Amino acid sequence: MPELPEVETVVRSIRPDLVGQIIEGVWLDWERALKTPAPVAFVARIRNQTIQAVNRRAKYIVIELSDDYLLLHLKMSGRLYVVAQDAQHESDKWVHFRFQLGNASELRFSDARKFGTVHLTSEPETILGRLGPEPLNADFTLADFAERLRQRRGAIKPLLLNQAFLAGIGNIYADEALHQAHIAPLRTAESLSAEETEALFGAIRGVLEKGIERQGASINWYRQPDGRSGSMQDDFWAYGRDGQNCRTCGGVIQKRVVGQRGTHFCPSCQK
DNA sequence: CGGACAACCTGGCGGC
DNA sequence: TGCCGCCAGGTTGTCC
Repeated sequence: MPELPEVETVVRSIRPDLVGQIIEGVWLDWERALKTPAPVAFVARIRNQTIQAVNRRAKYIVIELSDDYLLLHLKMSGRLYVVAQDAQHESDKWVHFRFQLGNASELRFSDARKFGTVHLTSEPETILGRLGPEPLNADFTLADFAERLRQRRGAIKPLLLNQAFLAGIGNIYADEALHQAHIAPLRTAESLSAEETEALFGAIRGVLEKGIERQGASINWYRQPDGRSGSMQDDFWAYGRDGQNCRTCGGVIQKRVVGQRGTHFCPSCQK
């Protein structure tokens, strides 16, 4: 589900409800999502810590506490939102974590497929340290991108999905960026010309920024914390459009498996 | 390093 | 309607 724009949307939405709040208690019913520490220690340790900041790194939601960092990953179907503690619980049967806050509200982590993860650690870099650069950061330049590409071989699409190469891109935005840059998903990294590299760099930023503007893409599970859908799905040019006419050249969008992922592209204008 | 595949889970959808 | 197989926005570990 959530890629960089969706996670960024979630973070921006819940931040004002969380910063400054004290975590008074935690309820959970899916221990396997908790990667560290063990449940008993987790509950004891997080209790009474104050939320200092809420940020995003790649697809992780990074909640800075008084003494630790709470890292949440939504994976395919995770949702995160803040509601009153007495708000209807039955309307969402996939809530697996509830963080009770000092003002009678609570942060809920809902996850139908149970792929999501939770870490509580004083050393977030042990988890975040292997991630590649943030594509939207101003200090990540075209030269940086070109240099990183130069060190790689293999198909470009799986490379864009590799979080150690670039952080935050997922299947939708990889397909959209490659389409906008007119690059076929099976092209190898080393085959990209300087012009293509620049086009891809700009396309990655363009689609991610558009995704944030549109508050994410709601296809299946993703919703904004307030329950509304994002609208990026109304601006897809490649993803999910197999069989339809290409909005760029009028050709027919194809779908194939590349790197074990469904991949949508236009054979006539992505070369 | 790169590619292929299995695992982790559940729900939604198309087909029969 | 009911059942079945397939697909899904992600990541990680294993094997070649």
